Amino acid sequence: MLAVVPERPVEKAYLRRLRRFGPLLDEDAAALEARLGRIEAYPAGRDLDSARAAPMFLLSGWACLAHSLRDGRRQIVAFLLPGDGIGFDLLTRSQHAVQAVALTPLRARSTQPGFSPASEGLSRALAGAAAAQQSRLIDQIVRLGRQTAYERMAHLLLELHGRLAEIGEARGESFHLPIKQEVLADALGLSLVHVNRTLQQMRRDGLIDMRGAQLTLLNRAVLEAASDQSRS
Amino acid sequence: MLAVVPERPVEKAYLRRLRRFGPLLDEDAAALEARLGRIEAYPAGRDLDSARAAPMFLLSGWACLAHSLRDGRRQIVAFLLPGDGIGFDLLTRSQHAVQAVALTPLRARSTQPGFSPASEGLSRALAGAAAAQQSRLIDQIVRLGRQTAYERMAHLLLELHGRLAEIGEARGESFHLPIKQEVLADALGLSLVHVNRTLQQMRRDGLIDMRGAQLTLLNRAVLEAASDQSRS
DNA sequence: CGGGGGATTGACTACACTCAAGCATAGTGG
DNA sequence: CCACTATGCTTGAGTGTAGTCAATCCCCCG
Repeated sequence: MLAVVPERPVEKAYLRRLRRFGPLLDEDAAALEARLGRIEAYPAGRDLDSARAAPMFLLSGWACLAHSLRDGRRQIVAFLLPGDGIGFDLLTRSQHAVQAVALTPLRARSTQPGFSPASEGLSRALAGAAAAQQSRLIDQIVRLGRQTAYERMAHLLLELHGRLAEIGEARGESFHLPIKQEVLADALGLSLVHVNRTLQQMRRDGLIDMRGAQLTLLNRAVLEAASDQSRS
Repeated sequence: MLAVVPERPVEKAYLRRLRRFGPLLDEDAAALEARLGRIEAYPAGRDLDSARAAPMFLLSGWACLAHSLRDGRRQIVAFLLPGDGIGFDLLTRSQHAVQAVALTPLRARSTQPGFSPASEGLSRALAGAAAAQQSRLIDQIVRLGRQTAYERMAHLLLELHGRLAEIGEARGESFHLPIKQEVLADALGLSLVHVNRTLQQMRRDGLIDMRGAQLTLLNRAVLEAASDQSRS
């Protein structure tokens, strides 16, 4: 599970993300770096329970928070993308309610035991990230409660594109969507078959293009209109 | 909007609630009291935006956090019951995403300007309350995403009963449900008509009894089985 | 007694689910 | 190099849960 991969520039995504929520002095960043441990690799499907002991940052790959019902139905509560923290806030730490699972092979960097935010700036940034997470939870509730399959899909694709763009993982309107349609179904509260049909409809409508795992938003205006919820 | 109502014992519900999340010394409680302002009354339907300026505790009556779509569809994100705080945590503070609305006439007690948790104990208790709130958000996502109307209803009724019991507003398995079926519909992501039919089915199945706004859980075992999500 | 808000019912529709089969692509082993 | 698999995507057919529209009932209250 331990990998000795050198940290590439793109892997500072967590700094990039944190800076969106408040100024981080270079010394704050350095102090954070000093409190981070080694880089660990997880295979797709692996539980990230270890994040509960020591909070970690996702460096590459996708994960999710999911809740499973007894009969096997599964609901994905949130997606976790590179740069996101896991286990820093209440949501991602709450053991019982939800489990964190790797959706793709991923690498993460955990904090050293006994971590706590070193500086004012850092703790404000972490709080900001938690707030953003919360806001996405509300989006998720609205999607599931009051939107059609088509609207949910449009809304989620816009969210994912926006988040990936923030960390430099989008090229224009395109991004890599490394998850099965089954995962989209579990996130959107739909069946696999209906997700497939919804995506096809969006392609026919000229809203998106899919080549393999590469997804392109072809008509942002219409997507936003379809997703309804006024996104900032 | 200002009311000069004497504070009755039941209205210390917020202390009762906070104590569930961590020990509050008598002096902590006293310090909190000292930082609370006057009691305000709101009519049903009124926005609680004022809570955003100064956090407040709900003394009596029900409120909710709701998000409205452009075309009028509305999704209730969370219920706020007596004893709950509003505006203390990220969720209930986040202006844009969601608005807090009184569902019944209610009374609330706001903190004085510049409030911040005075003691270690109080701030731990407030954090605990925020965590509980988060956990309910996840429940809500699972309900909306992966449960049937019947299951959603069972699960929500159990949640409401549990929360009301905590603050002494349940009598055995009975509690007062002061909201229209339309509100239940907006919370459960269902239509008003379907909520009505679901409730009737539950009555026919002998799971609940409704006399006016008084609701009784007649068969907790079956309700819990139906709600599936293993509740603690 | 009339009005009004909320609850209830019926008839019809439709969005999304299930079951089941077929297709495409990438690996794997002979 | 080519069957053979496996996995994920696609499609069809039929079903069902939940939605919509519209009328009616019920009860409280003025």
